[in-house]
Amino acid sequence: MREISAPKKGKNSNKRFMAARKKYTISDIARELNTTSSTISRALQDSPRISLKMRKAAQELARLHNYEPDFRASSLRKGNSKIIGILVPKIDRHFFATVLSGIDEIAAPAGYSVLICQSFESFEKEKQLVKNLMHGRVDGIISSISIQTTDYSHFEQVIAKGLPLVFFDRVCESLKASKVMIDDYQGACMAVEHLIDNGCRNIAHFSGPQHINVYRDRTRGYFDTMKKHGLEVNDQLIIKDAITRDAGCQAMKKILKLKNLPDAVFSSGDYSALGAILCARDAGVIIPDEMAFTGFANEPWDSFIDPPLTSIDQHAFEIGKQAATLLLQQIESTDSVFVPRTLVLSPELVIRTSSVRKVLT
Amino acid sequence: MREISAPKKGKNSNKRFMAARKKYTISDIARELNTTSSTISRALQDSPRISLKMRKAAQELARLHNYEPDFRASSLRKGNSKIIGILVPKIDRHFFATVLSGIDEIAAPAGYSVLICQSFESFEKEKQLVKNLMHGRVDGIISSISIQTTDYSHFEQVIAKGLPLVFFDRVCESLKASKVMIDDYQGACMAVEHLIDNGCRNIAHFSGPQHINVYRDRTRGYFDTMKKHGLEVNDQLIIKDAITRDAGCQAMKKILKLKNLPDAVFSSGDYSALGAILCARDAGVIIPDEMAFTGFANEPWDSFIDPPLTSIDQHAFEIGKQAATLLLQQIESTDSVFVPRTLVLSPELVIRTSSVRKVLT
DNA sequence: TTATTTTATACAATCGATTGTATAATAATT
DNA sequence: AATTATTATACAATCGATTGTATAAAATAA
Repeated sequence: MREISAPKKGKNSNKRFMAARKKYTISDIARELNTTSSTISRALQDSPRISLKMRKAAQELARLHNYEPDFRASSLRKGNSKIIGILVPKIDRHFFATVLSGIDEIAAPAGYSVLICQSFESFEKEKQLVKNLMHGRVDGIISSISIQTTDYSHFEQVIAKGLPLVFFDRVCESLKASKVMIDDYQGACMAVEHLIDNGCRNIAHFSGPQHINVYRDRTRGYFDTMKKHGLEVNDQLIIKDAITRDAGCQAMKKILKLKNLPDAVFSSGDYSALGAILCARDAGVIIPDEMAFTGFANEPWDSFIDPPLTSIDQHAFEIGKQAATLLLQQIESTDSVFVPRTLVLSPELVIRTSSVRKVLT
Repeated sequence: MREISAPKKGKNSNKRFMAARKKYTISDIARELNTTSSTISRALQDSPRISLKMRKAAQELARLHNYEPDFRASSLRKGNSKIIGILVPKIDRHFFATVLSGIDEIAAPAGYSVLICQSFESFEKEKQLVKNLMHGRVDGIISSISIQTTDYSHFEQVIAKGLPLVFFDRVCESLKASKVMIDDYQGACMAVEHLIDNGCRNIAHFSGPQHINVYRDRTRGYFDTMKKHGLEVNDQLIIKDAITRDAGCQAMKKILKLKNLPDAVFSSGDYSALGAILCARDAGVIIPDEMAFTGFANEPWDSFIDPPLTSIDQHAFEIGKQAATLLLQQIESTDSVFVPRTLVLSPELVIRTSSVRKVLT
């Protein structure tokens, strides 16, 4: 790393004088117009209680000085912040980033900004962040819980304080909060069904931590679909906690040592599917004919890896939009009671080469 | 999409009573202890001006009631918000998401939260968001400008207000603000140099809008390196505004119609490189032997596409850390003058199959 | 015991905008 | 002209925490 020293055009030309500048406030406008701040406040809101002349004058002056009301002051008085807090495990995962875009799509036009916090999958950090979001900082919270989280008391406090809360994807099922998710069970069924349609019978399954609803549901979908088709499940082919690329690779290595190789892998994540594919390919396995693969998440790179990976799309953008909509409804509702809602979106099977076989019937 | 109706356990069991609950404030504690809010405020800050007995009592009561100071009130009084505003084109791009993680890495432990805004590459939206961030909402801004932005008056206002501002990646060179970027020129030189090392002589170049510093610098690096090696540049092989996958594909289609095909493509983005690769591969071009490719950005999928794509890593995480560090320094500085700094990180060439040829010398 | 210092707390102003109520100045009504 | 209604603005309280100054009480010194 290097530092560019700014070119010296003249004396102090690159220095900037810091804001000794005092804030220009509503009372400054009032002073200039020989009136009081209350009048100006109303004038700027175009209140009919103020004469047209005064309104024009105040607005003109405000424009001239580039005046905007101070957020802290007005939100203290009005009791809201026009900020939504978002708490997710990690922002650089495509799924979460996309959900966020969906949230923004609804929140921004409604005049809400978005405060984003990352738990980095840490329970402690999540707890601390929730606490931090609580006291007047945000008008509501949208969250997907960290993978470590099994105790939900911090979220219970949010609810107890009456702060609107919406969960998405990784939700806490026992809490009385709105939730938006996709039907992970159905997604898993679709994937496995598809593999079976393509002639696979001995299907391996990679999943994630079973205390997280999404992984549990996907695994359940796998078992149920296998059962439905009368297919036997080989315990050695069920690998839990394989959701990273590396874990997928390790899992495949283990599997390749078995005498009875599976003819397909249904993975609860695209990264582990990828790891497994690369590992299998290296070992000379022909994909999809000897072994078919389906992932879960429909990562953007699924379509251009070799072979392109069949996956389940989670409609992340839509999840974000729905979550934001529910939250804003709750924030802006004047009802004294609130009935939490649970929305379940249908996932979509995106079929690509990794799973399409010439069926040998 | 469907909605799950909550199971009815009993009367109103799924309803939640909204916060009629009044806020528990510092004065409530004061009342309970027969003292005033100023005493409690000091007690909670462990001020030596308050007796130990009172401090203990106040802290105990605060803990009991789960009291935390109201953010709006304390930030109004203290004149800060402990929030950093981030303004980026789009959060679901891996580069930006990673920079953000880097920022968070520095900001969070320093007690700052992060307010994220997306301009969606729109100048109007960017202007509006900057305005929105200005009046007491944040203590400083970190931004990468939108692709449409050529007028910087909104940022000038930020500087004029004395609000700390740091640019990264896509910076505005003329403004007196700190900047953090990678050496795009050097990155381009490295990529082209590498292609030449691999025997390429007739190198095409895809780039982006030339009013953006990063694309301009990459293109300059390309031209200079070609010149340095005495290689001729064919105007038909220079495609500006090709930074999406689709544009890359279109550009490649055009190129494939030429009589004199290039033996390499240096693209200023990985997505356009990908589009070009897929298109070329479809047309039967052998990569890298007939045509080598290098991209720019080192997207996470670079390593697992076919063939793996050589690219330039931008050290996004480090950029974020540096930008946050500069910003926090500026926020917390008590100096009356501020000298903007410009940090330039070295990019890194990540060599993969797409560009490594058996050199035919 | 009185004067002086120390200690602990109360009082009051402040941050900047908002909003209910009061009042002065007009205008309309009888 | 006197009374009422209307209009425009001023006054003051408020949101909740922070912080400088004043004051009462206790402790020390004279």
